Amino acid sequence: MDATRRTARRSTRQQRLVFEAVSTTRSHPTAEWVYEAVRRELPRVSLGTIYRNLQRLVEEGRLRSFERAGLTRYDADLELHDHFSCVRCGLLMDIPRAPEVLPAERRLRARGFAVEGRTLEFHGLCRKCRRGASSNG
Amino acid sequence: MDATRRTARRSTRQQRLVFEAVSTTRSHPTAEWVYEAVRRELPRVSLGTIYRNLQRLVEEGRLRSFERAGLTRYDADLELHDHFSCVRCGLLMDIPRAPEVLPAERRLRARGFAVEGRTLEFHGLCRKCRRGASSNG
DNA sequence: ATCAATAATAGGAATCCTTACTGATATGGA
DNA sequence: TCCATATCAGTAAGGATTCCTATTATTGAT
Repeated sequence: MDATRRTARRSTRQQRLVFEAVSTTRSHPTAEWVYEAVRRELPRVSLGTIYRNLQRLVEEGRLRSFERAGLTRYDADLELHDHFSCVRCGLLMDIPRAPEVLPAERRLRARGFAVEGRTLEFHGLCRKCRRGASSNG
Repeated sequence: MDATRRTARRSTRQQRLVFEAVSTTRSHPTAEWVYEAVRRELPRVSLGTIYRNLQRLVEEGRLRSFERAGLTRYDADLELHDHFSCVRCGLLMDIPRAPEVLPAERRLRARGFAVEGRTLEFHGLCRKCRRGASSNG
């Protein structure tokens, strides 16, 4: 349509929509969720394309992925952060990461391991569920 | 066969062998691994039985489970510990957990969350892979 | 704009892990 | 022994993800 763009390097509409879907939510979406989102713009998109592009975006470092309850979830927030998950309602919340070095990491380094990163997730009851917890058991 | 045991509470040979398989290794085994191990003693055991008993043992609190690379892994070490995983060779190592309270946990509590536990995993290069890393890229 | 080369796509089949189902078997108590 | 109940082996079914192939889109050069 627009022949003036000479430098466009192999970025398809599908790829752009996949990235946009993940990066405009904070819900740590699954592939299925992304599929539904992209489908609203591009009804003929296939699930395989969603998976392939999610994979590629992770490899390129533009997304991160992690597993949870048997599903792979994706996250466009590359700022380092930890998680809190509520065991009752399933809320999965980001926690900004302070620049502290954990004692366990110091110990690993002292033993000769090259620590490159970490994943840290707390679980328990969120504020809302905590209020209902004492009365409902 | 042996009517003298009156108090045996519904513990089958299969269940015992499943627990034994997990509790005598440090390898965080998968269901498949446990299946192979139990099969050496009980060749006719079925994979469904392995899954069912692993699930039950987790519910009873005798085992823990977690996901990794699309597989569920089991662990009989109920002592709290964190993990280190080597991104090169796949080593998954336990790290004993010191009784420190992490700053992030303190912050969560201060905000009204009831923190019940955590999972913490570091990743990087183990000692062995680190030595090979500089020369092999 | 047209052409050839290359890469990505849609659609669906295949795969892998896990769970669910079913008839058979073992266990514990009366 | 006889009954009630739970677990089992075997297998079918399920769900998430990957793989395959013909088709379509994109790129660079003419």
